[in-house]
Amino acid sequence: MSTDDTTTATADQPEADTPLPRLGEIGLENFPPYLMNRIMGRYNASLREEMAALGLNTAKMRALAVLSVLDGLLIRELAVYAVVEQSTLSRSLDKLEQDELIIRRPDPDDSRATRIFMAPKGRETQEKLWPHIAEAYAQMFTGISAEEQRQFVTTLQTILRNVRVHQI
Amino acid sequence: MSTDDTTTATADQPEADTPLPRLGEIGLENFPPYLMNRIMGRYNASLREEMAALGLNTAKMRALAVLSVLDGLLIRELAVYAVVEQSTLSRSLDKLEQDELIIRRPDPDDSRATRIFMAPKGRETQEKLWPHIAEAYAQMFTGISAEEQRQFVTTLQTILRNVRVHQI
DNA sequence: TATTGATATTTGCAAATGCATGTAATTATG
DNA sequence: CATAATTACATGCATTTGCAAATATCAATA
Repeated sequence: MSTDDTTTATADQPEADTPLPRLGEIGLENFPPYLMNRIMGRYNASLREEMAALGLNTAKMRALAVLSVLDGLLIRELAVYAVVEQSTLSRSLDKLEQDELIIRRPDPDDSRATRIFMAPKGRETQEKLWPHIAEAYAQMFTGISAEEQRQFVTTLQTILRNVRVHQI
Repeated sequence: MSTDDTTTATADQPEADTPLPRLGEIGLENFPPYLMNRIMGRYNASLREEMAALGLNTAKMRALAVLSVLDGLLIRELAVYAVVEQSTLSRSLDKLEQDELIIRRPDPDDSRATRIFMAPKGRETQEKLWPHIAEAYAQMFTGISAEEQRQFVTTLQTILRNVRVHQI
């Protein structure tokens, strides 16, 4: 729910004088969620082959990418950062553990919890994949100035704060 | 592959004097693909309940949303716009057709092809869902000026052109 | 025009997913 | 301190997904 009902009509009670514009009026190409879905679809597709070559899928790749930055996270934290359902992540971690890419280690302070650590092979795998991720990223921003990129990231950060439900 | 190798190092041959920065150096919170994945994960999650109430999932919702703008698309075109695998879409359309939300109609000029049209119940369903989509969209941009939104959409459009492999 | 290759869509099947639930441990409350 | 509620993670099970292959049609070419 928006907390600022003075600027936008609510879903329950649209303003009578300014009816909710339809998607056709906005246009798909001007609708940010559509654009972001299309972009991320292509981004993920462009990495699929490289992931497959390393025995990874999107969930496993994201887990490794996050762990390369934040090692030793709880599984529930990793699920938030990697944007993967916890049950799905649990099974992805099974496979990553079998392949010795990560290590599950019981949390010393909470014996319900498990912390996930990158294993050497996981770090190697992430390092093999990273150039392809960086390439896909560079491809996205071809011809976009550093200043425009900075502003774009700033807006993304604001949006994430707006939609976030987890503290992390 | 980027076609502009003068501005970015390639994956195969990184420049010796400027090694590829790692994700940890960039920081997750400054990495646009990460931010976009997190944002779209939340956006989709926020709509899941409303979709379920209407018997929809993400694929079916996206198909209806696109059709509300572009009726009569070929299935392969709809798959691109909706960012859904064609085989997945084919089965989603089976269900939407069973529920009489859409109509499959053979293309008059190409008897391999099928065009998808919104049925009255599909339009109703889309109209019931749209306020929730608009609400999720408004939530995203709370506190972001119209000018910043415009610039953001412009950048998204450029990125989509950069990553797009389909002509549509 | 017969044949080869491309295109549009569907479908078989194995793997992945997500919801609901189970187990174990922690925290909160009377 | 006993008990209820919550939290962390794993798992059962039905559904969904995606790759590859099948089917049907169209387009190009010898």
